[in-house]
Amino acid sequence: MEEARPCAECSVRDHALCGTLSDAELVGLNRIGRRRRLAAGETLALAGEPAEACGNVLRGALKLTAATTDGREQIVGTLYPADFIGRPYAERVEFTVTALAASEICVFPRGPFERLMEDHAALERELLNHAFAVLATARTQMLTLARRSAREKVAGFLLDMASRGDAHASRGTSDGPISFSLPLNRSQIADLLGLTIETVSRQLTKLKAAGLIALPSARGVTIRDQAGLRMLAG
Amino acid sequence: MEEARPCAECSVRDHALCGTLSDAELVGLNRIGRRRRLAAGETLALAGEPAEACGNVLRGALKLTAATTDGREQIVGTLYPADFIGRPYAERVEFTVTALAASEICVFPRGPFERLMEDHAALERELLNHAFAVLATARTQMLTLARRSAREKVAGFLLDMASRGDAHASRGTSDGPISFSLPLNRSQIADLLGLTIETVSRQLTKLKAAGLIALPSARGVTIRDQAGLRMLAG
DNA sequence: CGGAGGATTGATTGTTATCAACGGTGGTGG
DNA sequence: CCACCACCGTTGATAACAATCAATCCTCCG
Repeated sequence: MEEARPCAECSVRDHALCGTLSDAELVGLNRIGRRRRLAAGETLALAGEPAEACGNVLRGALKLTAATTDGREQIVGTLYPADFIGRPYAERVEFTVTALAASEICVFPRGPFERLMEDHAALERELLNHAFAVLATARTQMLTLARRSAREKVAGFLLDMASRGDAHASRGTSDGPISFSLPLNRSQIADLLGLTIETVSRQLTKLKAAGLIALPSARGVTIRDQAGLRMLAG
Repeated sequence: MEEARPCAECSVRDHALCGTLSDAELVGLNRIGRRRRLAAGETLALAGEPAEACGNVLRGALKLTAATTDGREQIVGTLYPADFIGRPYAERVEFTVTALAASEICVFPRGPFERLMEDHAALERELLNHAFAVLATARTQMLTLARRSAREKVAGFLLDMASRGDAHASRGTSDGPISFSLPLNRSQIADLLGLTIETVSRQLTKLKAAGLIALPSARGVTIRDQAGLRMLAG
């Protein structure tokens, strides 16, 4: 087990839940938190297992998935740096957590974290707020999954990815081209949008043919016409 | 404004968030809470408006909806007795709230409720837990919306409705027939399941033809073969 | 008894899934 | 260093499912 470095040096210190705690209060977190690295594809927790920990994402990207008994799968949430993992006071893991890319997380054993939360109302408040924000995201995605066409889904997905911080706008004026690398492969995009691999691929090809995007490599995307894409996304 | 009756008499006293509070603590809630009746179809709050209140459902059923700019609509959440309405600390209403049936709610002005929550950690803990539970429900519904067929959706919906308390199992053994009245019309079922009215109607007709259910009236449903329905729901 | 809104049924279209084949690319081992 | 292999992505043909368009039907009201 890798020794936790002080939270003061933490890359997500100012964005994660712990950001509300004072340096003094962080001592408690420091004591119980441990860092852990995950390789792409590695599963952190399986739905239904006893829930032993929660934590924060430091680096990388993870997915939460739900599946039908006959194997159809759906990504029901994504986790990026500063996002919270797990559910305090829950005895069981609700959704399988898997790393989409090489990731690093800060893990807290559930019991100690719960006790810490009880002593620090601000932490609990932040978590409440975080939970409501994630709920709103999930509900917005429900609209997309149920009511938007494949074209709208893919166009909207690309815009979402573009607006993520790690997508560096190349000389980013408000409507200049934006380049970034997708943290998901086609299969994962399909799982996220409720489509098949083939449909995702076809939609991307159409957007490319229409000159709205370029696809320099499998994972690379350049948005050439942000406004046009926004039109298609609805 | 109708005067609040003591929480002690409240119909959801033992199930709602306030159930964790002692009688003494309830005095504070009593002071700020007011009851309000809503007619079926009446809208309590519109998405985007300033959020002035939160509350609890006492009686009836409500929906949370999201819509695309061109008018396609999706129910992203339902609220039944004891469910919490709104989001503390949020400045704006996130999703439009509308009564599905005649309903009664207990309304708390947001500010006073937030202050009350700060003084009662147990209340905040309950809300946190409630928020996570609702989030899990939303995510499970995402799987349904994105990956299940119309038949699976409708069969699953009927089973869900049957397992709601107000659905009185007629002499309910574990697999005897169950009768209940839907709180939703066909259009609302379609909005909930991400289908059209016609598709919902056709699936119900098929289930009836297969002898799995009976449809004694527009809103009435009898499940004749629970196990069979569960097979179709997957 | 008449009307209106909701529900059902039918015909057709359209979108996306499925089945299938091929192409490219990156990694590994010879 | 090159060749081969495996995986991922693309493209094509076809089929299936649900949406759409359209016409009643039913039921609950007034």
